[in-house]
Amino acid sequence: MHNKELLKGTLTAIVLKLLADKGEMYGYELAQKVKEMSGQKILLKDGSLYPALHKLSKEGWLEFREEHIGKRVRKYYSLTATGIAQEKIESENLKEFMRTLKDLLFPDFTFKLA
Amino acid sequence: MHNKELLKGTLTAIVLKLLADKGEMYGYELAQKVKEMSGQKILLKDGSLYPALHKLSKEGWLEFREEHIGKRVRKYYSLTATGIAQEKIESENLKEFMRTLKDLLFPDFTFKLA
DNA sequence: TTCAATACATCATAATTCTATGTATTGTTA
DNA sequence: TAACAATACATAGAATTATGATGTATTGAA
Repeated sequence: MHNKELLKGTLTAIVLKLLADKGEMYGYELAQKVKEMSGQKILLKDGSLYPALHKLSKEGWLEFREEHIGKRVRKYYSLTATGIAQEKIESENLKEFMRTLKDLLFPDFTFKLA
Repeated sequence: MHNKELLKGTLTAIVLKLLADKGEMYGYELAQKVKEMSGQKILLKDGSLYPALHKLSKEGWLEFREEHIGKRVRKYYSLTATGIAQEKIESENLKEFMRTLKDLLFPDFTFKLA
């Protein structure tokens, strides 16, 4: 991102949402998916993503299983029950924030969030 | 805001945009306006706003004149020429970010930013 | 065989807003 | 008229969070 600060507070919502949609994903896959879906605009760094995944796991929102691909290890993360609830909260929160920001700064634009 | 972190990186854009619209405003007025326009959701604190105004002035984007209301002092801030240019950059930046986030997380919603 | 990509990880740093604290004036209301 | 809320500015330290730098190791392509 151009302005790195804008991303702050959104990473949790992004991870939870993608996992809610995909069921389970591993770290590297998540970073690639975000990159692809954002048109190469959001480039999650290792130094951001892995600590975030650990933190969300510690919160009890994620769990993971390890898969061994040859000699390489993948950690597939998925939402726990608490995580599913949290995903809804975070998504609604972010939507609300975007609505508010839109009203404040871009009132003339169409911006419908159900 | 519920999630304070979400606001990060948006404060500069907010201040520049309001000044672009209003011509000139003083600090306290800015905070009130943001509060009102956001439906009491974004509550800028003194500790955020005044340092931000100083920083933006130092960047050369704002200038101010002092007005004495009785014994009280008000600093009316306005955009410099550089500030006017910067406002456009910051606004477009934020719009672009919101578009990206929308594509990533809420692709089903209508979200038109010209 | 060299390099890019895959796949994980941690630590120190930077950036930004908030909390806490401070000073002082003005308007309201009990 | 006394107390309190609102107005109006300010700064220093704390908290949060993503990044940069760095590290290890495997796999596939040129």
